[in-house]
Amino acid sequence: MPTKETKIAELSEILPMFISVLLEGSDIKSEVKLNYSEEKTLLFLNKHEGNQMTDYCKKVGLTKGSFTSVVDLLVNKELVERISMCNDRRKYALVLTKKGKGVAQKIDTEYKKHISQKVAALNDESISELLYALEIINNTLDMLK
Amino acid sequence: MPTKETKIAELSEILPMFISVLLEGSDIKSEVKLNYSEEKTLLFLNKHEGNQMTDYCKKVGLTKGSFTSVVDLLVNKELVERISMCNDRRKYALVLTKKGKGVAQKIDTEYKKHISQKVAALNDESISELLYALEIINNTLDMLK
DNA sequence: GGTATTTAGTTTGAATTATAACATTTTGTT
DNA sequence: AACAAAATGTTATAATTCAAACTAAATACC
Repeated sequence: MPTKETKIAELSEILPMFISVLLEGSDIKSEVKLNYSEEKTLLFLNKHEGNQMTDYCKKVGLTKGSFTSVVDLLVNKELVERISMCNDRRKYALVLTKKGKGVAQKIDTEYKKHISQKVAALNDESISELLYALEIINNTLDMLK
Repeated sequence: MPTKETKIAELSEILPMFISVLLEGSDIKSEVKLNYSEEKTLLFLNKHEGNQMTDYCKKVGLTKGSFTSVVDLLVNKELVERISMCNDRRKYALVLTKKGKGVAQKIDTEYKKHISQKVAALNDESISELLYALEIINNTLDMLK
């Protein structure tokens, strides 16, 4: 008889597959070519800019070394700027350029449209349940970190 | 007023972070050094072996080209074997070697122990809710794919 | 039966990411 | 103040993954 914890372990193995099923077929085309990490970074920046690199790095799910490369790419494409932050000269805040804001908003719109289309395959009750499930996971995340 | 679909889109963005919080600090040490994809492949094989490569490939969440490399690594470490399958000479079934079974079971045990320790930070009610949420997502996945 | 189309898996080269060492700055301790 | 320890971000190198072209085999269609 498996414990709840064991069941959680087994079920959480399928989360990556759930993510890829949600995302598959998504073909967001913007004026500049972006990879998945660049898109995610812009999505998070679009929600709230001005945080330090480490924050976005965790959200995007990359190590800090890798995230430096992603930010370099975005800076070279003139979508993002590193600006110095508060009094701490080690820290950089990330902000969107004007061009970056436009691209970020477009990605945000397209991303939501894509997910909506995916989710449209479900009936109303399943959609409500899925939303509820994601809210629980979101709350759990806050408790765990 | 955002729709349910829009909220689902926003909340699903944090799933990768949830996964990395769940996994962080996990240091599964076995007799052979394995990367994350190799471990996941062994976990799935430990649950059910003998399927064709494409099946595991989807579960692990890699493109088929990348998955070929992962299987090569596991075969070189003598943990997995490709055996020909049914009458279709294009298909290969993956099975664990004796050594592979041992390693897979050890990883499975350690993985579940790790998740249990993580989840132990939550109270009983939150654990039940998390389990419920993951069951919903699992069911949703079946409906979506 | 023959030809096109699809499917399963591999290969190759490029893109992405991780790991570990590093420089710089801040914080803590005495 | 001085020195150790921790935090922020970068660099360099290696490992991992992707994308697209490819081989071989099965299926569909005429």
